[in-house]
Amino acid sequence: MAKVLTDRCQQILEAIIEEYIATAQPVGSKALTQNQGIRLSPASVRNVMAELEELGYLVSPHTSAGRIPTEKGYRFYVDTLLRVNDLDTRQKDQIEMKYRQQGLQMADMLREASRTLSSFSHHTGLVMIPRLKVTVFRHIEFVKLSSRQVLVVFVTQSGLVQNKLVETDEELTQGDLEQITNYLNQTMSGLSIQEVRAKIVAEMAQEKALYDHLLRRAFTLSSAALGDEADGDVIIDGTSYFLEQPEFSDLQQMKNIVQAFEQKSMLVDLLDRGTDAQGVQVIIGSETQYQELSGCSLITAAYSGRRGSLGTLGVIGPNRMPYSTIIPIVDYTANLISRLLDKEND
Amino acid sequence: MAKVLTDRCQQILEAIIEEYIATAQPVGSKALTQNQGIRLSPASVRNVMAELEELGYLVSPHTSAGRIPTEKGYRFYVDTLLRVNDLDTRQKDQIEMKYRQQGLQMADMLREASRTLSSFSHHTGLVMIPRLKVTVFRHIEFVKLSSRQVLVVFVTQSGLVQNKLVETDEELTQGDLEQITNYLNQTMSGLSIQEVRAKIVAEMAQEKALYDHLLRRAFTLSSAALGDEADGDVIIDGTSYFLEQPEFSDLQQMKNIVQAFEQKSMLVDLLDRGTDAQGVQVIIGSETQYQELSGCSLITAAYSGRRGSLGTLGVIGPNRMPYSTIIPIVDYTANLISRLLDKEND
DNA sequence: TTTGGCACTCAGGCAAAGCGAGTGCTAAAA
DNA sequence: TTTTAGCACTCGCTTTGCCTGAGTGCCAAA
Repeated sequence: MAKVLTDRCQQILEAIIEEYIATAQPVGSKALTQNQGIRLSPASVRNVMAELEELGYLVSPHTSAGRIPTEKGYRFYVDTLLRVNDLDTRQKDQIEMKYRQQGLQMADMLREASRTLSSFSHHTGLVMIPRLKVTVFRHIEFVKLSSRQVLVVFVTQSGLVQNKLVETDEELTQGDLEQITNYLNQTMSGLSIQEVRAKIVAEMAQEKALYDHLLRRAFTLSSAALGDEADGDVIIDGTSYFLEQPEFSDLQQMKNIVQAFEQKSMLVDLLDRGTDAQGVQVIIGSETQYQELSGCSLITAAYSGRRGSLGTLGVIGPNRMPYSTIIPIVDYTANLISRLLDKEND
Repeated sequence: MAKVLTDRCQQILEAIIEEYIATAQPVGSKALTQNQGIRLSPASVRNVMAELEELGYLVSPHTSAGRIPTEKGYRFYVDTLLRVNDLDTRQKDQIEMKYRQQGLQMADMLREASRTLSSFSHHTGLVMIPRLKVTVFRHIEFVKLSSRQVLVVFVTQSGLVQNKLVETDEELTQGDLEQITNYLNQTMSGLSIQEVRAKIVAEMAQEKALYDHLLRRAFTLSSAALGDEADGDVIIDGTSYFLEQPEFSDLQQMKNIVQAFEQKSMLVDLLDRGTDAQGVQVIIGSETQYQELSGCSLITAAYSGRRGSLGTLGVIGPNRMPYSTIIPIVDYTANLISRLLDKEND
């Protein structure tokens, strides 16, 4: 098990995977010696390939075809063989250009990120909206719309605006609302939502009797607004790139994938996994643990604001993705978004 | 050209179209006399079919296959042959149930509508968000986030909330903002956005000198917020139903459609066309005038609030859609949404 | 006007054949 | 000991040809 691959094995494995990524065709010994820079005879390559198959890095779909990488093969490639180049300045500029227009709100920025990830990678771009619970309270505002309807507008430190209509069972005056607004903005500012929630619960439990009617209202209203979080949304762009992939010409599988995209919950889960990680993460095939996404891989990276990790973005495509070019794109985009978010909030 | 089809022709055309809608297979003369209730011999049917082909209502993909309807055929079917049944009460209840949970904001309701349309029709559901310019001003609120940043929250009569971050080139106090808020809410309430815009332009031009500094700010801020409208959005649900349609097994066309969906502009245009129409509209195939959507048809209906038409919703699918069952679903949903929107805004 | 009959057409399915890319193994060369 | 050339073999893909059957158009009889 702990068998170490010789240099030559690694070199050939790398060549096979890169050839397969480029062509989507099973790779034979001859193709390798011609196209890739392997200075061995086909026969020698065959020996090595047989060994790699034995070890589980390759499979052949049938006897008289070349080899294709297994998930184990991709994993090894990503973990130890892959060298990622930095983006050159031109590409960086091109990406950065997309965010140049001013007045972008956070939501616009994330949408743009998804679009950019997709168009630069030629695969499907994913951006997870920050979860409410990791965001930081910045401002809350109550707007009275009608006698019983209050609109709660809530702004996070990172600039995300969320609003929710709350029905009250008792009429509140505009003055009441202002008082509530002021109180909450003073006490809660700068706390994370988790802390805010904890504080609300604590204060309501602890000093029940002391608090006046109004304050209780304040807490009820705000917890209604912060509670039900239209949370865990994912912005998807470039689904149509999937349709170009020869490995998904099977309509049934294609349908599974599109349905998974519409449902989003799987993607949320997968992106969630990368939230607290440093740098770029790669999830390959069955590592997703979703039957529906078999054959799909993700390249993800977390983006963060001043106060730590906010969410995750990335690219999803077939296992056979050009990791070496997409990883730096994802990496750079995550950093760029983090940087822009920081700048926004002075 | 003004040739009127005999009753028998019409009857057979109807039978053919319904058979084709059900089976997706070219319909032959024999199938008709067996499955559908045609009391003629296959030979007679053949004569009629030949005539219908002559007139352009049918084509045969090749000599030894049955006939399939042309767009002209579908158009005739929809215009004159189709009898739509009302939904029975059970179905109505099932649909209505989806909106039962309270506290739904307008945006949630429209999302639910798209989902419901899709799942009840087994095709792709579309809902156009109301265009800003047809909505009615209800409330505007300015929230100071930092020294130069103001969040503008704008609520339409129908309950749609829109927010925009505006950078000011000059600091405004919270007091200033309150004054502005009050002024705008008093003067603009109940006007359509078009009227609001007009009013702003008029007042700024007319009484330039008279207005104080603050008021000018008010107009600048609000027109910034109302101007750039994140407008013309469409909520799409159930794209994956497209993948089930045998007529789109051609991957290239499938890709065109998915791309069109991602881009949305075509759908916006198509839905826009139905905004001012009464009742259900049907757009068949090339009537969309989009190459990319060839073979696709739409069934749409406008929904409206108290002040008239707001937007359009509908279903998109292959030409071969079960119009008789989907039309009432679209119709009922549009009416239901209109009713719910009215109720919301007391 | 309708219907039964008949010859004709043509797509789709199936089997056989040939092709060719690729393999594993063996024995010779380095 | 490692590498390479050679060779027999495998097997999916494509082509070819054939057959079947659904469907047609037309004609003549009812």
